[in-house]
Amino acid sequence: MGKHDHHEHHGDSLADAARDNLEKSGEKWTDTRAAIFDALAGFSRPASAYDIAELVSAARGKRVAPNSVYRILDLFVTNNLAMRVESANAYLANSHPGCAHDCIFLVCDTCGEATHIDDDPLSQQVRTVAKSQGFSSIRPVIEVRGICQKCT
Amino acid sequence: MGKHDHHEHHGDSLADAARDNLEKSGEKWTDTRAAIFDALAGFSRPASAYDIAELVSAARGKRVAPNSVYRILDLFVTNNLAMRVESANAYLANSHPGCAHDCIFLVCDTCGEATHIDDDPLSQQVRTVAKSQGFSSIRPVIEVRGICQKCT
DNA sequence: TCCAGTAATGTTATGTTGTATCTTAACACG
DNA sequence: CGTGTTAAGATACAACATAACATTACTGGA
Repeated sequence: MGKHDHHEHHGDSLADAARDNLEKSGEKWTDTRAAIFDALAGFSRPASAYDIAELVSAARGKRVAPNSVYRILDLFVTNNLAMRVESANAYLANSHPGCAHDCIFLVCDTCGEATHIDDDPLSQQVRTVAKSQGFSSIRPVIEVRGICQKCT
Repeated sequence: MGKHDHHEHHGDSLADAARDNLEKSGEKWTDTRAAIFDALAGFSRPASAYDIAELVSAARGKRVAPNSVYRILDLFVTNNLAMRVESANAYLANSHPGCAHDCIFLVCDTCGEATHIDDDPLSQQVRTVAKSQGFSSIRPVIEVRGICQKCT
């Protein structure tokens, strides 16, 4: 868990929060988007666009193409409903949508589970270092690969 | 630049240093490995296995398959001759081989150039956070995507 | 020297991830 | 209605990655 408290959503509550958030940005909460968000939130580990496409296709009995999934995942990432785990080429639902942090992902190389924590002072340092090199539009990517406690 | 000084190798000097290092680990410095290292070191930005395969194939008039390149890049990464930039699916030569740091990569989304800096206190913090979550065999991935000074 | 064993590289095949482009569907609004 | 706009589907392809197996080349001993 992070160093501060959020109301951690789950299940319908999470989907509702996501919906509110997306609509607040002037975007629509369509059926496909809802289905993709549900699928994403249902995974306990980072899910690839193909994982999601497969699941949603099965659940709806109607094929959803991976590229449609990408489009929607991008939208989610842009609006803080989801985060992309770069070192896994995969996505996670944001359990407190609309609250934008620079997340730190801990990804287990054994079981694939990922936990995410917020450490604003730490990510601020990363931003500061980048800024000192003349960078702008900064997006920190802070991840840790390793073996989680369970798998040790 | 990092917060400490290394002898920064370049050109033949770099290749020599890489060679020494690899041989010190009991690995061989073969022609193919040398060619791949040269190609990698010749790029000013993170190069994909396919980029390198293409370049080496052309330079030697003899095809080198991407998967062979992957094999050798993995070897390089394992032995600190190269680093993988996760957010770019690409590799960079290590300009001070054998000196293992947790690198921080700054990657420009516009020109694709990447600079790498060392900030051991910062990466130590990341390791500490991961350890506090029960992680072991920790490999931090600290990268920053953004726009570099030149491209602003 | 010759042979056997092993390490390195090559070949082929396939799977996964990511984009680009174009078409179609749904829907709101005058 | 017809038109404009946005979302979604279809198709194609480019890029990234791995697996299985064949071949070559080096190495150490008989």
